[in-house]
Amino acid sequence: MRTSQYLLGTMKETPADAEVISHQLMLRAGMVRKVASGLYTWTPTGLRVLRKVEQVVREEMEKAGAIEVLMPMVQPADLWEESGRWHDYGPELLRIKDRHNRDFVLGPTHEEVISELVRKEINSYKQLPLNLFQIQTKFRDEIRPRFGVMRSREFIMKDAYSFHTTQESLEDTYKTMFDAYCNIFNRLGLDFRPVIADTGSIGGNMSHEFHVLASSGEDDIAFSDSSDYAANVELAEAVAIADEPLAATQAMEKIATPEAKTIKALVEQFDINIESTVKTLIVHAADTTAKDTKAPANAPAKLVALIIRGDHELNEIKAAKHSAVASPLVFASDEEIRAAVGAGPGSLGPVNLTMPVIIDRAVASMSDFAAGANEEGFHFFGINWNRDVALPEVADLRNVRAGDASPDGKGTLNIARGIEVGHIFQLGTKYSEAMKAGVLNEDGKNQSLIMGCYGIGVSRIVAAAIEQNNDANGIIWPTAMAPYQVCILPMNMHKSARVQEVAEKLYAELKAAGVEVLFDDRKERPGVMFADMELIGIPHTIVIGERNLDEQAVEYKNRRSGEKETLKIADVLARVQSA
RNA sequence: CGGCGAUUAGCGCAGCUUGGUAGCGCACUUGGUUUGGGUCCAAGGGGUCGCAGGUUCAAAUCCUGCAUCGCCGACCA
Repeated sequence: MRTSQYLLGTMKETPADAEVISHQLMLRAGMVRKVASGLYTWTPTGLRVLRKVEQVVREEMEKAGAIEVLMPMVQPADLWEESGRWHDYGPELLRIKDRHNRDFVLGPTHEEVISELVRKEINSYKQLPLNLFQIQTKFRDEIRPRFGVMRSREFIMKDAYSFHTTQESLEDTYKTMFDAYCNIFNRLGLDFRPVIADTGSIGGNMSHEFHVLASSGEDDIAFSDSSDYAANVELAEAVAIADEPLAATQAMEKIATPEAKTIKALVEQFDINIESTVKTLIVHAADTTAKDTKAPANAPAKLVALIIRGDHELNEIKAAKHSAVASPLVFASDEEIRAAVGAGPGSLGPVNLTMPVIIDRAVASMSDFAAGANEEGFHFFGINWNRDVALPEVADLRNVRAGDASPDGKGTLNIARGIEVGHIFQLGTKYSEAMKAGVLNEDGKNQSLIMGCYGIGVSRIVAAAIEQNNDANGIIWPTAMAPYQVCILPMNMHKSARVQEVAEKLYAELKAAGVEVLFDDRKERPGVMFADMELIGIPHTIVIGERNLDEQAVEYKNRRSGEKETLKIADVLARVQSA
């Protein structure tokens, strides 16, 4: 491609609304343009990269035995009513009507459509297992699209769905997909980690997310420093710090703490360790247990107290999963707390608290600790379980932190930010039962299909790769993703017939050899050309100038290493192909 | 959905407090100059100042409403 006939669209300045580096560089390098919030046009350079990712994904999926299909983006509401998600999905599902006033949705995912296909096409266990995938545009009406194509409303996803009659078969395919995903991300040159993930509302017994490690990621990943254990922090188990509390050494005493409304203030004013304090958080109780509470009759909502150590953070997902706690988690308001306890947040604690209490594992092993007295402006110091207050129910309620013991017993945890680029899970029969997708098994009996589902955020990978591969001059593409492998930069071509001749010849030679080459034939100054090609991130640059032509040589420059070497013109093709 | 902020040329911004009919840098066009890392000089083109009302002799500027975009939070497969 000649730049003079191309839509380059590079920019020197960064648009003000681009926050993360990948978004800034994608705009500056002329890869995408925003059409509306969360909606982007892929311009030529960006589209080439997107196609590269798609192709790697497609090849590895096929290698792993999956077969490609293409399902519609617009889907009839009937199918969603059948699965129950027409009502369950919420406002992220964009619902539209056609001219006949019939309901449709813009597909955020395709379980319904694929189940519908398979229940018609598959009648016998002999046709299984089957793994179908597509690379398709999805639409999720995100509340807050951000970071460019990293979290957009319309995006490209590879989704695959496998169908089985036995759990063993599902597990086989799941393992195959796990390996295929590792191959894909390795081929794309990404630094990634598979992590144990939430099976969530979808159920099933196994799920992994694949995260590209990057500081701009939206998820926190906990991983062991000495084993393969890795999990989303939302899920990572916080193991008990000690089995038994130390023996009590202090008597419990009530202290006036009128100025200590926060843990921080308490710690500073009374010179105590934050590890010897606890936080008491009041949340709404689940309806099923509400009848048993002793909350005052006039309290509108039944409440539960959750207690964690002063320096720990509540994990809201873990808390909401507890059977006594309302899901989703709802924090009690100031008024609710005062009505129930008689004191406000900042003076709460386990002693004399008249509501169910659940304490974190770390809290269970504390002794001589401080907590609010449930009386405005007072705290108890030197509290000990059993002696001063009965030990409440213990649960895992907190977020793990760097330095915590790994739940698998090997090593300690580190925490890193990750961008979720893939997610695989074993669905089970949730959709096949709802959608009545079954086959006759070997015994001649009808059986619901067991499903697996495997997603990759194709467009998100482009952004994630840039997050990991950039410098002050722009993008540094991994070879597999580069829009062009080589660029030819002729110095002052319009003044030198020799330079032009060599450039044209080299361009033709590389093209003929199947190398993706961008020939910068603009009448631009060298600095402009260098800057643009580095911004776009093309791995290999060939500089042609009078300087080297007497020796029949040109200069080669590597984008990633920055290393330069002088090459004979005849050796350029081999050099580029060997890289 | 709540809080905060923004909206002036393709991009980045100033002007608004104190009302007088719009400017800077980059980009673009033309001429010259320069030519191995975003040259320099000169001359140009381009804006219903987000939209709709209101106040005023006069509104980018003051007031009201709306829209869009963004940030924080909440939410979320």
